[in-house]
Parts: sequence; structure tokens; C-alpha cells
Amino acid sequence: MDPACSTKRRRVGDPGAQRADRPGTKFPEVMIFVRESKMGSSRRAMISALAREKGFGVADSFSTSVTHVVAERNQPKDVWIWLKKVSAKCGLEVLPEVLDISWLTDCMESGCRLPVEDRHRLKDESEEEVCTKSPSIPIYACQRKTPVNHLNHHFTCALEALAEGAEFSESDGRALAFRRAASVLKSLPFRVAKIEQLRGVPCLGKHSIRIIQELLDLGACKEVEQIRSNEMNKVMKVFMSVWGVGLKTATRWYRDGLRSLSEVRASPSVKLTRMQQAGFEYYRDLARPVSHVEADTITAAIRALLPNSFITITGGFRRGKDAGHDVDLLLTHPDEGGEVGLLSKLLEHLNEQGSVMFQDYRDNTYKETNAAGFNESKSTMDRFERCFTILRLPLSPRVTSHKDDKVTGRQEVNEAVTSHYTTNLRKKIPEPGERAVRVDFVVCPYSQYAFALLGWTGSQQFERDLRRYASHEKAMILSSHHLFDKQQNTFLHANTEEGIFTHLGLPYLEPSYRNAILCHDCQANGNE
DNA sequence: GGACTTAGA
DNA sequence: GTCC
DNA sequence: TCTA
Ligand SMILES: Nc1nc2c(ncn2[C@H]2C[C@H](O)[C@@H](COP(=O)(O)OP(=O)(O)OP(=O)(O)O)O2)c(=O)[nH]1
Ligand SMILES: [Mg+2]
Ligand SMILES: [Mg+2]
Repeated sequence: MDPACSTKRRRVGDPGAQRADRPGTKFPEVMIFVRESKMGSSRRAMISALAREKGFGVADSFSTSVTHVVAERNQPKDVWIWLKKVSAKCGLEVLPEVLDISWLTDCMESGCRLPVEDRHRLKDESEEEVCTKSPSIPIYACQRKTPVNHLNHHFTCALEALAEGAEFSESDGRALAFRRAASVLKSLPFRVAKIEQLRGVPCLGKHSIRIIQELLDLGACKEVEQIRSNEMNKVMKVFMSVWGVGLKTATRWYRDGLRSLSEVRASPSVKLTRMQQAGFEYYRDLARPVSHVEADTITAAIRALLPNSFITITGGFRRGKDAGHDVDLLLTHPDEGGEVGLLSKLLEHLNEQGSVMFQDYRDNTYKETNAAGFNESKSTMDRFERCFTILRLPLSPRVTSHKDDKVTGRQEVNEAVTSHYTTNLRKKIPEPGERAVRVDFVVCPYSQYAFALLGWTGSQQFERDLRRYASHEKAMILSSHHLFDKQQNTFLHANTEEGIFTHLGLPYLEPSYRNAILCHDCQANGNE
């Protein structure tokens, strides 16, 4: 195995600085990386030591500072595939020379740096061929453009079915692997017609390739169809389609012999959470997709309720999807601290209108009126930063626009919460012309707006890979609040999404290219 | 053979 | 399952 | 454990 691009704990510092200052190097502009593949670690170590003795810089692991890659008895093609992969990973643009070991041995014999001649070079034959004229596809979704509409639905749906099957059998790793495989296909700018087009594409291993091959040859895949028709998978999918029901609950119901939602409802032993009750209550409405128009209408209505706050639509709609399973809204306030209490303020308004069919509140009984002065607890509603709701559409138009949405005192907040119990007398069932819609609210302080925006725009696969990239490649921890540098023990600030990409050394990626997952319903045709 | 995103409630 |  |  090659110590490629030194992920893991090995390289923790600035990759560019690695060994660049090595004392006693006769040729500072040369940094050699010796491939271990086909050579073995002991021979590699020996050659590296010899080269260093002669005054050449030799890198232990691949990084942006490498200028010459040396390999022995390797297929040029293999080396180039590897190189494109690791260089994409390091964010490297100018590729190093790729040379046969003979160049290095010649150099060492002569004791000086010999010019690279054509006979030394391992030629990239794929250069003349198809896809790989451009640098190879990066392994992280956050480095790829993934548009909302892609050209390989057939394959991605199959792989996502396998991912789902793996998830239902609690094989997280396999599930993730199939999701990555599907995700990378979504970033391809061409329709896959021949398996050779996928040579060198990351995240596609033996199994995924076999699936795609079978789909190409036969138009269908036995393994995929088996998983799709598997009784347990079908039932689990239905159970988990209820809002509030996750993998564990669905598994338990299935294990207890339940096979349909009716059976669950009829079972006296089943205890439902509030969220699950709402999930059953509004099952049909919540299963209907939310349209882009509905999302915009809701956003406008919320803006009208909080005229001094900034309201941004995030989630799938910000990425350009025209339908979604919910509406995601990010709220902030231009005065730092002005966001405090915003959520309860908003919910008070919505409750007054009778628009709230469900809210994920926590009883706000002020259990801590702490005698001690410092009271930074988050136990009161005014510090909540997320709220999952089900709202009645259309939102009541009789909007009495309020003077100011800055909450002035705690008093007001407490009243807002208690008022929930007295005012909301509307029927739970939506009337004709009405529907229930899931709306998620997220509040953040103004200073964290960029992080919240980046974190709540998704897609989920994009977020995972962005965080994995930050942690594995940059030794940083990214969340929707901040970016933490583990080396320096500092928080990095940013006012824009682009600023965060820059901190990570990544080129900016438009929201419309962050659709590394579409998932939910891809069977049948064209919807969504 | 181990890691696989991170956080609030 | 895929990558390191 | 569920949600995002
Ligand atoms: N960090 C992180 N963020 C997530 C995760 N799941 C979701 N998010 C973020 C990114 C999503 O775009 C955003 C909204 O989530 P949603 O469940 O509403 O998904 P999205 O809006 O992308 O699609 P949708 O049309 O609603 O099904 O929340 C996660 O597991 N980790
Ligand atoms: Mg959404
Ligand atoms: Mg959401």
C-alpha cells in the first residue's frame, strides 16, 4: 500500500511545509516521492536513504511539495490513476513528473540532478483517451460539482437501494459506501454507457462496478431486485416513512411481528412519542412533496412576521430543488444577541394564528430560577435554536405586522409559551384547501450565519464529506456553528460561505452543485 | 484492520 | 464496501 | 433515539 497523501494522524502540519526546509539538501527544488507499490517497503526505505545521502529530498508521504514521483515496474496507467487521485485530494494543480526508477538511479550514480529525459517518463496514455484529460475526480463530494439533475439515475437508484438495504441490516459502513458510490455517479457530466468510462472513478469498487455492469448488460440487476422485493426491507421503509420513526424503532416493530402501519396503530403495546403521533396524524399530507411555490409562500409569510430579522430558505430548496419533504428556514438578527428569543417570538405569532399543528417544544417550566446569578443554562425556550414544526397551509393571511421582533424581556417569553396552551383551539384535521407542511426553523447568532447557512444547505452527503475533509485533510472540526483548528486550538471566523471554503483550502461550490444526494423517491419517473 | 459527520433535544 |  |  502506498502512504498516499498522508491522511490520518501522520501529517498534521501544513502539507506544503513538509521537509521543505530539510537541512543538507543539495537540490532544494527537488522533492522525490518513491512509490512503494511493486517495490516493497524495505527496498523503498533503502532507496530513499541512498537518495537522501546523495542530497536529494525524499518525502515519506505524498504532498503538494512533491516534484518527482518515482516508481519501479509499475504500469504507467496505474501510477497516473493513483497520482490524479492523491493530487486531487491534496488540492494539487501542477502535477509532478512521473518517472521510472532509472532516473533516480542514474542521478545517484552521477551524484547530481540529471535532466528528465523522455525515456525516463512514465507516459499517461489515458491523456489521449477519454475522460482523464482533466484531473481525476476527487474523493470528497465537497470537491465535486453535483447538480440537481444528473444523467445516471438508473445506476444511482440501484446503488441507493443497496445502501438502504445495508442500512436496514444495520451495516452502516456498507450503506455509506453505496451512498458514496451513488453520489459520485451523480457528479459525472456524461451518461455511463460503458464500464471503461468508470476507470479511475473513486468510491466505485468491485461490488458497485458489478452492479453497474449488470445494469448496462441486462437493464436490471438481480441483487438489486432482490433487495427491493425483500419483505423486511419493504416494511422497514414504510415504518421509517413515519416522521419520528427511525431505524431502531422500525426494527423493534418488525421484530415484534408488526408488518403494516395499521398493525402498528392497532397494537396496544406500541408507545408513540409526540412526534410519532403527529407523524401518523398527518401521514398523508407529510408524504406529499412540498413545492417550490409553497416554500416561497411560507418564507414570505414568516418574513412578514419578523420584519427585522433575516430569513433565509436553506435545505434542498436553496440547492435548486423544486420539491422537498419540508421547508428549512434559517433565522438570524443583524444585532448580535438580537436572535435571542426569536424562535419563541415566532412561534407565539404562529400559534396566535392557529397555524401550528405540531411543535417540538420542551416544557418551559422554569425549573431553574437559579438563586445563583449566572444562569447560562439552555433550559428555557428562548435559547432553543431548532424547532421542528408542522404548520397549516395556507398560513393565516391576517398578519398584524409587529413593531419589533427583538425580545425585550424574559417576561414576554414566558407568556408566549403559556399562551400556547390556551389559544390554539383550531381543529387538528386540515380542512379542504388546507394541508399540513413540515417546516424546520433554525436560529443562529449573526456571527455564525455563514456556518449555519453552509451547514443547513446540505445535502447531507455534502455535509458529511465537507466535515470529513476538514477533519482528515486539514485537522479542523467543522460544525454549523464554527470551524476549529486542532493544531492552533483556535476558532476560525467567516462572514461568508466562501470564507469557510477558503479556510479549508477548497474552491467555492455553489449551492446548486451541492446535491450529492437526492435519494427519497427515485423510482417511477420524472417527479422531483 | 479501522474509519466512515456533527450537533441539539 | 471502499479506502488507506 | 430521533431529528437536521
Ligand atoms: N451536518 C449534517 N447536516 C445535515 C444532516 N442531515 C441534514 N442536514 C442538513 C443539510 C440538509 O440540507 C439540511 C436540511 O435537511 P433536510 O432533511 O430538510 O433535507 P433537504 O432539505 O436537503 O432535503 P428535503 O427535500 O427536505 O428532503 O440539514 C446530517 O446528518 N448532518
Ligand atoms: Mg429540507
Ligand atoms: Mg429539514
